[in-house]
Amino acid sequence: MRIATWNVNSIRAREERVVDWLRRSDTDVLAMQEIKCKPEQFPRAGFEAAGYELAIHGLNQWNGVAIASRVGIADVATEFAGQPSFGKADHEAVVEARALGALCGGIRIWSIYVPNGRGLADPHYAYKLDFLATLRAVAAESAHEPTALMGDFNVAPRTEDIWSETDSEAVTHVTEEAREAFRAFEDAGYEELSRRFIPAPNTYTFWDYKQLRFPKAEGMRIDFVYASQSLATHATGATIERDERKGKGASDHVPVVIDVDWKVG
DNA sequence: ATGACACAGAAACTGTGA
Repeated sequence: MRIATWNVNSIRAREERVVDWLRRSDTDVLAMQEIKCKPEQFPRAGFEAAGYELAIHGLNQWNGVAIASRVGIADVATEFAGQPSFGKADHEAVVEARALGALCGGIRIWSIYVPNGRGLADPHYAYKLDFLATLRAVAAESAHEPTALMGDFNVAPRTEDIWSETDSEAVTHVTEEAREAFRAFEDAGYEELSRRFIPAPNTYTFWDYKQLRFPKAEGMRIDFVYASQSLATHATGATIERDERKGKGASDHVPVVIDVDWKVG
């Protein structure tokens, strides 16, 4: 089975590129983040014509997650247990559309969009750390099942995962506590699979639209696939689909793909 | 070996992203 994650930065702006890539890449399950729309606004037709079923969770123009699967999609959950809420005022706090779980071909798939953090003194940063810690705790409880937590973690775990650790726009992605919150999924029984197969430096998954960051190779590696051990033992390979960042109309992120020797069940 | 911010919604700008 081939599973993948992609922060698409608006599915309405990216439908053609995403569906075209799905067809070319022979992907069975795609976890998407930042769809930036409500379910009724999601461009379903292209996906369905390509043979995919959809699960969609979006509340407004921000965030939003979805899963496209051609190996079945069941037991859909639109948040994880204890998922933190966020709002400028306490009475405005809502559980945002940042997590979507489903059972696809016998694997528990989670499409995850971790909060950015914005700045170290911003409440959004505490929200980010809380989100990661709570997700880790929930993940620990399902570590005995074949589970994949795939998405935009908004953490550059190592020095070589970011072009400049002093980039002011990525300060919340490189702190010790953000990196520890990311690493802690290992303690919960998970392995980040893209690293096993693609350990090299300069293997980014995101490049800002601004200032020629892509052609200058100034990016970040922030999109990952954490697999429980019962799934991780079946992994056979991974790719970062760098070519999808090229040309007009690209998302600022590219797909991360994992191959698993797994019988659809 | 690539290309000089993009997106959504409200309103001709603001919020958000990283």
